[in-house]
Amino acid sequence: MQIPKTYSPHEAESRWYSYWMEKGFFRSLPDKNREAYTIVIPPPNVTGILHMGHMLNNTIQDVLIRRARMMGKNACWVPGTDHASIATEARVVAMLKEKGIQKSSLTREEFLKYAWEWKEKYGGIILEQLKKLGASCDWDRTRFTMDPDLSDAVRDVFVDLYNKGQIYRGVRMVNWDPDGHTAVSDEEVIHKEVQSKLYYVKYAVEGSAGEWITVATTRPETILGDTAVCVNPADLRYRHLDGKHCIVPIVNRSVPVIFDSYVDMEFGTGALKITPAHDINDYKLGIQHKLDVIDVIAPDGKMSKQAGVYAGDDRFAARKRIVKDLTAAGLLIKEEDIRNKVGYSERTGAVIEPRLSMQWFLRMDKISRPALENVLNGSIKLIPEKFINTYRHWMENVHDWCISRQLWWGHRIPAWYDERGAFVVAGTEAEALSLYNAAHPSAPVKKLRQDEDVLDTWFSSWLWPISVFDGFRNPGNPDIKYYYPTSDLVTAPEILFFWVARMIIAGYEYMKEKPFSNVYLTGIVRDKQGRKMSKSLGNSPEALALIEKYGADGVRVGMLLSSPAGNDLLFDEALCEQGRNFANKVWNAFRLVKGWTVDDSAPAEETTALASKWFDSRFSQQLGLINDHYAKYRISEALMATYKLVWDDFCSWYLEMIKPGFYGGKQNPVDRLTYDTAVSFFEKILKLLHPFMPFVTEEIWHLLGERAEKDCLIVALWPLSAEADNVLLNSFSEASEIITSIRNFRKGKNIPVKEKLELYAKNYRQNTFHPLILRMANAEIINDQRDTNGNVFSFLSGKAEFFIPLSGEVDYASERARIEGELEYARGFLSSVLKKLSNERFIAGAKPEVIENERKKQSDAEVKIKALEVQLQNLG
RNA sequence: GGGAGCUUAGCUCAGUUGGUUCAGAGCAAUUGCCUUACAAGCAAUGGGCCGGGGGUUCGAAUCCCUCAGCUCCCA
Repeated sequence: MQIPKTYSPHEAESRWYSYWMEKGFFRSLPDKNREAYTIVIPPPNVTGILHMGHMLNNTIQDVLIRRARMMGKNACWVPGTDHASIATEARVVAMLKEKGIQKSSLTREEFLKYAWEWKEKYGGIILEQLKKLGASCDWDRTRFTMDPDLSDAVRDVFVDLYNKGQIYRGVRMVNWDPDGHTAVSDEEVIHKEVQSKLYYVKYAVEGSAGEWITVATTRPETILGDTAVCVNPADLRYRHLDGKHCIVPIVNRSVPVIFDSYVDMEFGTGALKITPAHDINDYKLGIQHKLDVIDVIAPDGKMSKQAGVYAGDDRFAARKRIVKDLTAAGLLIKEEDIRNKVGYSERTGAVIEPRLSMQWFLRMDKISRPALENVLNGSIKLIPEKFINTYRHWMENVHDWCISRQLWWGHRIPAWYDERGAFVVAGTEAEALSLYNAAHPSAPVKKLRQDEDVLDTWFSSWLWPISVFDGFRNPGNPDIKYYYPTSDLVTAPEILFFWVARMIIAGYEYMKEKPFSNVYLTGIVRDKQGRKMSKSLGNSPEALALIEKYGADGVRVGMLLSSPAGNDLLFDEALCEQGRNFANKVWNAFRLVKGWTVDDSAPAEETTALASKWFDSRFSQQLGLINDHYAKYRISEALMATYKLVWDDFCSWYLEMIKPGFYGGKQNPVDRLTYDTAVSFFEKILKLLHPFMPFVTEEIWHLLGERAEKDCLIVALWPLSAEADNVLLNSFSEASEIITSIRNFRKGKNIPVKEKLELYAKNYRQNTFHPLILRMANAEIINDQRDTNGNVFSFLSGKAEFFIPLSGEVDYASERARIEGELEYARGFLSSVLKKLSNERFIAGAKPEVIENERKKQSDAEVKIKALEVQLQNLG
């Protein structure tokens, strides 16, 4: 059989993915005899496509789930998607617009029909893309946040929380997204620092002709809604204005001058215009000082009727126009450049307009308490721990959650109104009617109107770990009992509050139990310059194109190579290339082993037996390390340790040591024991590699030997830990040091590898791996106590000194320089050790083993110095 | 304005309880090699005042203070 020199992933990937699916290896059902290991996927936006963040996030989940499966656990990874109200509705609106259809011309039902069509058409794409990445989700459990059962859960939870008095309705200042035409929560506002202008505007003081008070503002268009001017009571400049009024420019409205210590005397002129309808702080002052509220900006971001002649202007156009008018009226004193923070909508990118409106809120103070406590007491672990501080800070200052959205796509709020606006909250219209009529026996009605708004998408995804197992409609069912609480959650820190905190809240509220034990927070994938990847920057590689180019295994390794938990990943395609090269390396190791012929009658060689003994111990040692990395969720370190074990130890050392030589132009056969041992080691390293590189490893697993139908690597058992022989491992590192020194010598002297070297050794206690040294260095070692002189190259390893007679010209100068350099270092080292040892306070203060260690360092250094001095003398 | 974190080799990062298993890894670089598994490779080599300054200690990348720069979160 001709095995290709390079591994080509495409065919193997689709073949093995469907084989795994066919055999049901991803499927999980409750099984009392096995421990459950469960992950619920952070549901991606149903209309989204796979991006780098998803790849990182889902690769980590797949690594965890595959390893858990190999550890013999009942691994269950629940996939699904999220309906993403604002984003999806915006896209449907845009799609309709292209067809020449205005959303406003459609009824709710007509619009939703289009939206569902859109969802059916594009909704499955991202999940299909996850399959390309190798994600071993239990696809039979795929859920969508708007599935009927999940929707029922959302509705029931709303009704329940309302009945418990946790949900209320009220007029509040909300973050209004004028493009999305909806309120958004505090968490959905991104504050960015931008270059703005600060305008200084004169307001006439009423009743004292010629007197002005100057206010500074970044938002002159809101002047039209001003209902006061506020100064600090401690500000002497304005104290005489107590009880006075001033005239708002343009609208010529008389408003009071009020005093409040909220005003920063240093900022601008120390006089602040107050617009309670359009600024959260002004709103609060307005309540305290009982100010009028004049709303001059409409929901679409255009000036409202109250804005008079500016009505209908876009708010930013109105700003320009007002500045022009103020200038014309001689009321604008100056413009100043400043940097200030402006809020943008996370979903549409529009500048957020603080706006008063009637919304639904969830009280957060009480309900969030267990969620805070159980993270602080370690019942739920955040990885890395640094996020606990952030989490605590947020939870301790949590605001009520605005849960209503002025959209159609989503879960419609189960509140029902009569014609005058009185309402009841109930799961169905029938229940609502009976509730209403019971409450209003004197005036029963037959029809109620349901709230037009839908709930925040997070109000459904916060129930995800419970609702995917049908824990609301069907509490105590076998799935929820078996899989809840889930094990690990893998997500981005950006949604720690949006989602993670709220899932924890919902978990304690409805299950009296945490939703998951560990939260692994990944970093954000950035480009090489550290910029966040985004469509607008065009700096994000196309995920599927990467898989096409480097193979899924290569990309997975590339994503993980440099992504410690919580640290941002500066993505570079070179990492995927490294991953691809690694897959190819493993492939070629397979080619080597597969190419051997086995001779059952051949005796085992001493060298190969030694090599196996070493690798066995090395493997145990490294397996311990790798298991420890996993236990600490140090995934990229687990990968790196595996990478080095495979590449350096298995390929570069072990396989090179047992590789049969050539004889008469033909490769020698290997003996049965060596071959079988090599194959069993190979199987073990494939197991360690599998979570990272599922495809190439499964492929090799099957090519390495005949396998039964269900004997697949994906369900093979993780190797058992074993004790490593440290004495043996130390001997080997000595041996490898000697080999390296000899190779180095060869290189310096241009002696070909094929030419056998004779070298002499003094004080060399034969190393356990002596025969391997001879083989790997292609050398003969002769014990020789004679004093070396003149034409030798020599090096030290431990206490042993090796020297090689030189036939040609010796570069005495460079040899001398090398030895002198070493000597200098060793003497410096010795003197620092002696300094410590002669320090009485060190002897008194340090632990005995530390002192002992220093003594050993001293004697080692002394031996080394002496040997170097002799070498130097011998050079003449 | 409030809070959190970061700064170690050219790049990306490890570095637990202060002490040669403390200055490490991978990549990149340099130098030889197309050596019958692999040039997507092999063998070797060179890179660091551990951001600056001060302190505690017998001893500091590690603990404390301070300054500088960067990042994130919240308002």
